[in-house]
Amino acid sequence: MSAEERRESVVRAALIEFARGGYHGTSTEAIARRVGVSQPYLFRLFPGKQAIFAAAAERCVEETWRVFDEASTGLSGSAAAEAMSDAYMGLVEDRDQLMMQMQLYVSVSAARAAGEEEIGETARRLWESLFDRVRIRIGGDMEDATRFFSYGMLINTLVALGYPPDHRIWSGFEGCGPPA
Amino acid sequence: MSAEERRESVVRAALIEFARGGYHGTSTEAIARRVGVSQPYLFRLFPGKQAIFAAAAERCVEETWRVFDEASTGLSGSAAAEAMSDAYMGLVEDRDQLMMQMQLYVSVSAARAAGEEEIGETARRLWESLFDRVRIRIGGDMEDATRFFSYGMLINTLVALGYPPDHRIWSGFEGCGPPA
DNA sequence: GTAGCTAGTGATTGGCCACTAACTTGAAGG
DNA sequence: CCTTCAAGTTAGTGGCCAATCACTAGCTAC
Repeated sequence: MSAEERRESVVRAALIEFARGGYHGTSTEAIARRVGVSQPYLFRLFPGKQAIFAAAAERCVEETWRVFDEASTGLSGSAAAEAMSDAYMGLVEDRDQLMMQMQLYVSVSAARAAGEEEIGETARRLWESLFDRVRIRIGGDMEDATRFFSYGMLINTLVALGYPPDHRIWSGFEGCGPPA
Repeated sequence: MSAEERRESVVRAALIEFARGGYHGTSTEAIARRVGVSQPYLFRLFPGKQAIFAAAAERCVEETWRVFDEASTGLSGSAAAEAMSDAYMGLVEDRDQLMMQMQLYVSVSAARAAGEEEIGETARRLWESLFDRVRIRIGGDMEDATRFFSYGMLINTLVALGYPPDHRIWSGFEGCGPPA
């Protein structure tokens, strides 16, 4: 397998492992095991653990946009918003995708506490690019986009907390696309 | 200083450190240093690191409710919602409070991945108790409460990402109590 | 066939970290 | 004065983990 293909599989494995364990809670050993490769080899494919995390984070955001884009091609305004809402609810089944988002957000604050502002800039760039693409798609209004993302963040939280889809806590979403 | 008073100061210090570094990114050494006490002594006050984290998480949620309660005593319905919204926006200045919430959410998923379901149950109990108290205060409607919390979770996210209060990304909140 | 390159491994290391054990200090009480 | 107990410390241990180093197997080109 070529190095480039290996890197690709590392990113996929890292997304899952980081999503579940967080940055500090995930060992490079665990990622390597999931890829099916020795742990030192990761450091030949990437300069360090942080670079693997960054690649997984970027992949995660790209993937989220891909889901939105696919669900709403040809649509716009509130129809696009509704389609993307439904698509996001579908992601609830794929916990890893949503949890990786959360891990990205909290890792920014950890990095800032450690004096590294760089990860924060990357994360904000990723966030704004996703935010603006969604905003344009649903009509360009800032308040609409804010409402859209706010429901998304609550969904992330409830998934993180491990609520099953039929729990009463989800019942308040009725007005904006219920879970599944 | 009595053991009980020490425990109290440990909880306060732990809330700050865990908020910034996350569970695995925070050493007991760092907490002890902030308290001004030797690291092994923490283990005489608490059975282990997890117990310290749990205490800090519980404190964080209690404190959040205290802020809501104080801001909305005597009010109800949308007036209470508005007052609590404004109060929550005030917490943006106090990043640690909001970040500790986020750390609690993601640590549930990390614990679940490690096979420990207990933290998750604690976290859901804390979440529901806060959710329901707020819901009652603003009139009891499930959809209203969901909307309220969804905006809160987006605020948490933007704070985690490190956006300053005057950034354009906040401008979509105009309709529901702007930042500061 | 051999020189060189690419994919990959095994062994190791230095540092950190949660947690333990044993000791010290100081104040209250009889 | 001596005991007791609670608060707190110093020293140490075992385990994990990111990163490095030296090495090997197989392929291609000349």
